[in-house]
Amino acid sequence: MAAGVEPADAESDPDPWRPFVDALVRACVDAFAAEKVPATAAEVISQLDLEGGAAWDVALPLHRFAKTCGRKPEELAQALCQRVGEFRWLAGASAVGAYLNFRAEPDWLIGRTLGMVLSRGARYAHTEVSGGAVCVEHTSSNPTGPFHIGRVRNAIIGDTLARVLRAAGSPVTTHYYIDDVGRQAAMITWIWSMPQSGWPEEIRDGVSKAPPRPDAELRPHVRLGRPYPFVSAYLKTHPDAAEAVAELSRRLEAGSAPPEHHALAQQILTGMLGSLERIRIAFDELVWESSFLTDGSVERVIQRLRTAPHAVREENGAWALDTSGYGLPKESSRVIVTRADGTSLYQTRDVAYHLSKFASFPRVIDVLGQDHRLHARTLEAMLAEIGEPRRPEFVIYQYITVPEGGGMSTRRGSAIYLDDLLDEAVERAKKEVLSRHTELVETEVAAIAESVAAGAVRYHIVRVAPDKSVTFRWEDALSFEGRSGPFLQYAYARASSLLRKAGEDSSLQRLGVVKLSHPDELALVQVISRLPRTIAYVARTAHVHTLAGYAHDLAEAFHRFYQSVPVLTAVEERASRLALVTAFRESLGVCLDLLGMDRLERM
RNA sequence: GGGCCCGUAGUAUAGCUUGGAUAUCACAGAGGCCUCCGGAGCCUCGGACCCGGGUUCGAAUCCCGGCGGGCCCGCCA
Repeated sequence: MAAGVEPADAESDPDPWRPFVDALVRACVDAFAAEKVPATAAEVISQLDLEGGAAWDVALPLHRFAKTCGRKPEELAQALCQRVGEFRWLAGASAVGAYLNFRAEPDWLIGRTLGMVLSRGARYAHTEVSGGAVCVEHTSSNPTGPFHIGRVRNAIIGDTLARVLRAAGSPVTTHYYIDDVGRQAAMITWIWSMPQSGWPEEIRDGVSKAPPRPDAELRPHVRLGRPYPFVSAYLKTHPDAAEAVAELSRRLEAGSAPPEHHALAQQILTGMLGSLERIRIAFDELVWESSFLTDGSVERVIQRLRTAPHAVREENGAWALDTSGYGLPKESSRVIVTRADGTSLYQTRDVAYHLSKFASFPRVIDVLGQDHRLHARTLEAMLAEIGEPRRPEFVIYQYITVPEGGGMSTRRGSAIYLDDLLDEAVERAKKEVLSRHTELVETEVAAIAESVAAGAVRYHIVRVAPDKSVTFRWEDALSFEGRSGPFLQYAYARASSLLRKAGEDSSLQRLGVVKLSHPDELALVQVISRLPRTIAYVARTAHVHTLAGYAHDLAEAFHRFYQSVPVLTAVEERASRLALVTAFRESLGVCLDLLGMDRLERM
C-alpha cells in the first residue's frame, strides 16, 4: 500500500478523522433524506460510534432512526447501504444487522495521521488558543506538614487537568490557595512560638514517640509539621489552650499576626511545594487567604451577606444564612457567616476568593476532595444569596484509603507520605536501571530513577476515575509493569532507541509515500489518530483517567508492533516504519507531557 | 437518622454522561516467545456487570427499593 503524506495545514481541528467523519455525516443525511427518513446531522453525529466494531470502522446503529419511521433496522441498514454510495476516503460501507459500518481508506488515514503528527511534532493534538482563560485551583492543602498521598491525588488530578486544558486551547492559570489565617495555621504558630521545652507534656510525648522520621532534619516542613496532630488532639481536652489558639486566630484575622507567623507558614509551604516538584507539579500563583482580609474584600462580602435575603442574626451576635431554600440537607440549612465575636469563617472568606477569581477568569474550576462536597454546595448558595450568577465547576475526587480500612490519618499513623513513597520508588527504579545499564554514570542513573519513580506514582494515582476511592497498596503503587507509568516510559525509550540507531534517516518530514500494511502497523496508526479526540474529551469532562487509559493503549499498540514487525532490518518498508515510530514517539511524548511524566530516551 | 459518591473475573480497573453488535485492560494463575531492533516487553488459555423490581424491541448503562463500603451533616478547614 502506498499513501501520500498529507502535510498538516492551518486547520484548527487536529483530529485526523475530521474530514472523513464530516463527509460521512453528509452522506448519511443525504441517504436518510432519499429514504424519506427524518434525520439531522446532529442526530447522526450523536449516534455515531467512532470506536466502531472492528478497529477501522465507524459504526452507525440504526435502531433509533428505524423506530421513528416504523421500519425494521436491518431493512433500513440494507436500504441505506445502497444509497450511501461513495464519498471521498471511503473504502467501503456495509450493512451488518442493524448497523451501518464505514471503513476509511487505510492509506488515506495513515498518510493524514502521520502527516499531522510529523509536521506538528510536540504540538500534535494541541488546539490553538481559542477558549477563554481558565483558573484551576487544586491541592490547597493547609501548611501543616508533609503531603500524604491522599492529598496528592488532588494535586495530580488538578495538574493533569490543567495541562490537558492548555493542550485543548485554553490559557490556564493554576492556583494553590493557602489558609494562613484559620485555626490550623494558628495551631502551628501557637506551638512553635514557645520553646520545645515549654510544650505541654502530651505534645512533647507524642512527637517523641511518633515513628522516627530520618528526613525530618533534611525537610524542614516535616520537622515543623510533626507536633501538629498532637496539638490538634491536645486542644480538644484543654480549653485554656484552645482559647489561646482562638485568640491567636483573632489576631491573624485582624491583621496583627506575630512576626514569626508568616515565616513559619512560608517555610512549611516551601517544603511541601518541594515535594510536589518531585512529581513535576508547580503552580502559577500562590494565593494567601489573608490577602482577602487585608484588601477588605472579606469585609465587603460580610456586608453583602448580612443584607442578603435570608440573612439571620443569632442571639449571641453571630450572623448566619438560612440556606434551606437551596436544597441542602436540612441539618445544614444554616451556614454561619460571622462568629459571635465578629470574625469570619472559611466559607465566608472563600466567597471573597471566588469573587476575585470570577473577576479575572470566565471559567473557574475547583478540585476538591469528597469531604468538601457539602462545602461546595454551601458556597454556591452563598454566591446565589449575594446575587452572583457565576459558579465554579467542581471536580470532586474520592479518598485514598488504607487496606486496614479508613482514610489516611497522621494521628492514627495510617498516612503514607509522598516523600516516602517516592524514596522507595527511586530505590527500586535504581536497581532496575543498574540491572540493564553498566555504561551510565551515577548521576544519570539517579536522574532516570527519579523520573521513573515520579512517573510511576503519578500514573498509579491518575489512572483511576476520580469518583472511585482507591485502596493504597505498596506493591501496586510500586509496580513497574503492566498498567503503569514505566510501561509508558519504556515504550518511549524503546522507540527512542530505534530512532537513535537508525541515524539520520529518521528525519522523515519530507517522506513522500508511506508503505504500511501489517495489521499491527495499522492498529498503531489508528490509536495515534485517536489522541486529539481523547484530549478534547478530557478537556470537556475532566475525566483525566481517560488520558491515562489512552496512553496505555498507545504504548501497548507500539509494543505489539515492535514485537511483530522489524524496523531497522527492513528493506522496502524501513523508511515508512521509521516514520511510524517517529509519529508514535511524538504522540506518546505528548501523552507523557500531559500526564506530567518525563520523556526518557533510555531507562 | 438525613444527604452525596461508589459496587464489573481471585485482586484491581475501563465502559455508565448520550441504552445498541462477541464488556476493556492489568496483576495473580496455567502454557509459550530473545533467528531482528531494549524481556520494565510479546503471544495463548481460563475467569466478572452486588441483589430485587421497573421502563424499553433492547439495560453494566436509565428509574425505584434493598444490601455493602467511603465521606459529610462544626460559630473547624
